Amino acid sequence: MRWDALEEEPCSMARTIGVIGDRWTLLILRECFLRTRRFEGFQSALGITRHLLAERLKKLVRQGVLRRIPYQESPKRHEYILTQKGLDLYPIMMAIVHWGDTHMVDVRGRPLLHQHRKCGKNFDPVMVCSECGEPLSAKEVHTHPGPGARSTPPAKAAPEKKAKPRRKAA
Amino acid sequence: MRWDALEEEPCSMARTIGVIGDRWTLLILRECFLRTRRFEGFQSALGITRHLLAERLKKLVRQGVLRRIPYQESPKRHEYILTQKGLDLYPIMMAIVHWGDTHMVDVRGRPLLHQHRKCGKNFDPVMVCSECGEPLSAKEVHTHPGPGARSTPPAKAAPEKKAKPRRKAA
DNA sequence: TTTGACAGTTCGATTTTAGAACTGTAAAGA
DNA sequence: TCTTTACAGTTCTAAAATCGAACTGTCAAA
Repeated sequence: MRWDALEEEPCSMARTIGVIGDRWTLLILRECFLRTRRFEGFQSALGITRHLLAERLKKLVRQGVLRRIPYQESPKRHEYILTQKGLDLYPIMMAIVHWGDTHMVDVRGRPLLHQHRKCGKNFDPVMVCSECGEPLSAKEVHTHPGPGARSTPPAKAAPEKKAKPRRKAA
Repeated sequence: MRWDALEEEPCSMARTIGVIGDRWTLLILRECFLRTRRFEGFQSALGITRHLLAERLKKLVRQGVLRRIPYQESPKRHEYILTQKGLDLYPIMMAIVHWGDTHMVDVRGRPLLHQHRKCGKNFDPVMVCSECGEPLSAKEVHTHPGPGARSTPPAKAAPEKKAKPRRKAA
């Protein structure tokens, strides 16, 4: 599987991974949400090599996640700003942060707190069902092929024969 | 920045990225949530090289995201099952899928639909504030250092001087 | 005895990434 | 005027990760 093939896959997860599914890209996006906009800003915040940074920024622009906007003529300089498509990545970012807050913090506690302007409180993000508003967990969700599924049904669920123990079981 | 250093960073996002922030790992986890459990299952579903698959599975087990459970003696065979820590990745997966559903589908529509068992409807995941229940967006959230922040305040927000246009502006 | 399923491991070739230096424009300071 | 600094990249070589394919080993079934 070549990586540009990811975006052709009939799977929204694979396609998204094709856009943001590498470590530097995710960290660059973190910086974007923390209001970093310029090449040097990203570079010094992340310690990424300039070569890779240039490449990743280009890709994010090509993909419509960032927009490259001039903020100065001669010498031409540009800022990288999140588009709406980019801003829509926020739930992914928050979900990642929240998992880290839950499972990866040390004794000192959370590095960053999030305050909701509307209600004024520090909060955790909760994922709920758009239809009934109840919190979601994997076990309560059933997936089935949609209109964009490929003929061979559920994308690529494993064939996995139903544990017919042809050998002496454990 | 070496990759094992990511998990030491005072940033829940960086730490999480250190665990799941590469393409194959994310795809392996997708398969886990689609109920794939065995080496061959992952390999044939993803087309990942066996070498990398073995390595990634080992890492996920080491990190407590998967548990390696014997399902047969002689020859010893194991299945890879999501732990609670792994199941807790569900909101991340759903957020990724949802972004793809919103921004990466072709004319044919979504490859996969999600049905909530509780209410019976196909749904989208919505991220809300744990305190007031309102949907969240980046602009409504203010971040500030928590107890686990490092001394030099907000992790690594860019120094970025306030657009003092020392040159003729655009 | 041979074949096939399964879960890996090994190894050479190819791709990516890291690290550092270099390019070019222009303002600011000596 | 000359030098330094800021900024946004590009170029180059070495090191690391990944690919692709073959190989290992156990056991059941044909």
